[in-house]
Amino acid sequence: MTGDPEEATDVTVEATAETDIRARILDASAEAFMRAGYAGTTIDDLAREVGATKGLIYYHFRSKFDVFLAVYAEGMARVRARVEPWSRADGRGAERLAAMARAHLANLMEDLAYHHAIHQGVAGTVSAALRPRQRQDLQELSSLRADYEDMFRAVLQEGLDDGSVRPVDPRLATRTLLCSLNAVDTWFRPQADQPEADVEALAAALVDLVVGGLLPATAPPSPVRPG
Amino acid sequence: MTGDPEEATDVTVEATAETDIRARILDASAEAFMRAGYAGTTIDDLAREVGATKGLIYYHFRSKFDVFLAVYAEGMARVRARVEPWSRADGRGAERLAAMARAHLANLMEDLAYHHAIHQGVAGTVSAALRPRQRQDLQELSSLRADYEDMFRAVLQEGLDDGSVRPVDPRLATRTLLCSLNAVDTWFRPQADQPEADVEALAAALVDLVVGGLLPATAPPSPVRPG
DNA sequence: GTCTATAGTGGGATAGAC
DNA sequence: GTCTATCCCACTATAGAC
Repeated sequence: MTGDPEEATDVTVEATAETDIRARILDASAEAFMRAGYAGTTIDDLAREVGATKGLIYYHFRSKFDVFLAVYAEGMARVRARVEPWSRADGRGAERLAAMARAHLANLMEDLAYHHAIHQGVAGTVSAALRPRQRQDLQELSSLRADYEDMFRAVLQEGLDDGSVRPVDPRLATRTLLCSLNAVDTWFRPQADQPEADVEALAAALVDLVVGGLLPATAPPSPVRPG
Repeated sequence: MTGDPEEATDVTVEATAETDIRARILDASAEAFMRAGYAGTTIDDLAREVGATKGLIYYHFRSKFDVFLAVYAEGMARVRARVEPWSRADGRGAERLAAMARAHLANLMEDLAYHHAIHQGVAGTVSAALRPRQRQDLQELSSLRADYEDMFRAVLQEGLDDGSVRPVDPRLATRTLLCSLNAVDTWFRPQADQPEADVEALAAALVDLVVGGLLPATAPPSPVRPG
């Protein structure tokens, strides 16, 4: 289970100038938010990163917070698109879970800035003083996030059912699994001279660690202790 | 291994009015930072939480950032004091690691607000525009944090040596372990009517999950269990 | 020690030129 | 569509009364 479980139908999306500039703003914003955090980033920072001025940002987005929401949504859409096919692949629960974790990590390392933004959003650091509409938008995104987690939990549950996952609490295990994967964005920073193989090895090791910890173990609890 | 590995010598600290008010400010600040984040919290918020005004805060601390640093330092000191004794207890590596994880979680749930603040500090969300001196202070605290992680890694390494931990990369495993534990502060909120036993059960389940995943597995993928 | 008043400024948001 | 100019508020930090 290493290739792609399904070919993406190559729909040629009409890349209008509008979608193009929006995309560039989102990329730049994600990058800026990662560097200085949401609160520590000014609209001027975003504009400078795009190579434009404030006015441009406000032409395309109503507020700084709306930019954040769009970054969040885009990041979630990307990771989901990459992971979801694996949840419907062949194989036992644990194997599919490992494949999903690999895909999640691959996307995380690729779209590191977007994940960092999502992380902040979930942490709630952002929600200082929000208008009702914005609060509701954030709520909707949170439910996207919850759906994403549900997808993992469902597969983990299948692993419990088919015996490929040792008996654990599915909610807690899923949460912990995702947190372990996501924590990578706090310490992983791509190095210019780092060979692709190293990054893949890191991802493989982490998947092995976290999913491997869920495999059934018959080892005795070993209360030997010569205390 | 459930009791306390060593009695704390009951040094009677002279609680001057000074240390008292400082402590109250720190508690209130940690609480406020958890609610709205560092950037989203104003000095007025802190003051209101203490039941005083801005002037008081600035009498005891040079700046808002200094308050944050003090919260960070206090939180680290508390969790370290609670966990460190277990690292020197009797038993094999895996058992001590589990005891440390339990102690860490117990403190986390107790001093939730402090942990939340530390979490933000590590994430770097705070370091928007710092003066050189403040940047250095934050650096020092980061090294406290690194030392704390080293303590866990050393015990995990002993577990590798004595065979109580399955072969994993110690750096990666330690990081992941701590991240899994710390992630609790993103979703755990104490409920007023929640019995103490529930919280303990939660902690036990999590420790079992994350440390259990590090135990040696001699099992074949064990496809037992009736579908 | 704690409070009130206020100085100073950074930055989100808008209006209007081009 | 993109930029310039500017408004204005919130918030840090300080000065000085009590």
